[in-house]
Amino acid sequence: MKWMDIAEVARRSGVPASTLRFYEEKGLIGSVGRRGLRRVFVSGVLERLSLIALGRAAGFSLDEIGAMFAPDGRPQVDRVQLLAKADELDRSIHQLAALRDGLRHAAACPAPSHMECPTFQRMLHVASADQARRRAKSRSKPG
Amino acid sequence: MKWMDIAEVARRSGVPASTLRFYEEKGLIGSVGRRGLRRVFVSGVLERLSLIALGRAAGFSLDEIGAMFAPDGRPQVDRVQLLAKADELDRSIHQLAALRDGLRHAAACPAPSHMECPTFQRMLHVASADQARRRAKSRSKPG
DNA sequence: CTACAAGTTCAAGTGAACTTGAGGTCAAGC
DNA sequence: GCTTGACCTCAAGTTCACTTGAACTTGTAG
Repeated sequence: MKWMDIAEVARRSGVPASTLRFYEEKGLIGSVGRRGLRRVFVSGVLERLSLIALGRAAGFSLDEIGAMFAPDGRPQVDRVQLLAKADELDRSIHQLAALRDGLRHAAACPAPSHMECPTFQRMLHVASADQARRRAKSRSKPG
Repeated sequence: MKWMDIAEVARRSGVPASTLRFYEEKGLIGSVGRRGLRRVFVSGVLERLSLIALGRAAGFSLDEIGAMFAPDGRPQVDRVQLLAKADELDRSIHQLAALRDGLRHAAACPAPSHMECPTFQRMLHVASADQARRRAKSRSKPG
């Protein structure tokens, strides 16, 4: 096992020390103890941080991420939930691909209005449908 | 042209009226005038909202989105910037695809530790690299 | 004409995700 | 043994993207 202080974790992960403390407080990462006052981390925390980064990039909240790998360490949600997240992600990916294509189209297309282009219209349709879905979800979830 | 009041825009777009006013204040959408005090929107605003939704889903801030389609209406940034955004998006898509695969893998794999799986490790690597890139960018940008 | 639902403004509040600042502790180097 | 600097805690501050509340106006129905 390799021991690291917070500065080394920060350096190797690219995550500021303040954020590391914040994540620890939230229970997202853990130190294996203290050396005096100072937190001692093991290399596993780097993977954990990568996982967190991944989840964040995917649009999950820290709480959601925390729920994914429960207190004992490894990914915890049941298969059904995991697959549901994957499907959700899949939809996001399609959208983002649509946006990417839309941007490339916008860059390439000399037409005065992108709104006339079927590709562009389709892209918009996908996005708003998804937005509606997300809003509906976030409203029903808290209750 | 079809005229809509704020409630209809809200209903058809799924975006709350409060958010529509907020977006208008930010200059992201515009009403074509007033009927008494009341804002009057045209159907084009729905497309605009879709575009905003799309940008948000892609992880752009409202300011960035605003910058994409300047005051005059249509997407405005120069081709280079547009293509840069598309490339950025492309990287996000790859990451998300990695996460999606990772989640599916986690759901399917009965191993006690996902960390041992090369697929999973690779996914993590991609995510943290991207995170580092994003952090570096957001620090250099404001200055 | 009155009531009222649906709109309006403007200021303040909210929640998420951090960051910053003040003041304190401790191991190491001079 | 004292200074230095990296670390600590805890509270408060910041940014983003909205939402909420209070007080006000207006078009329409009775």
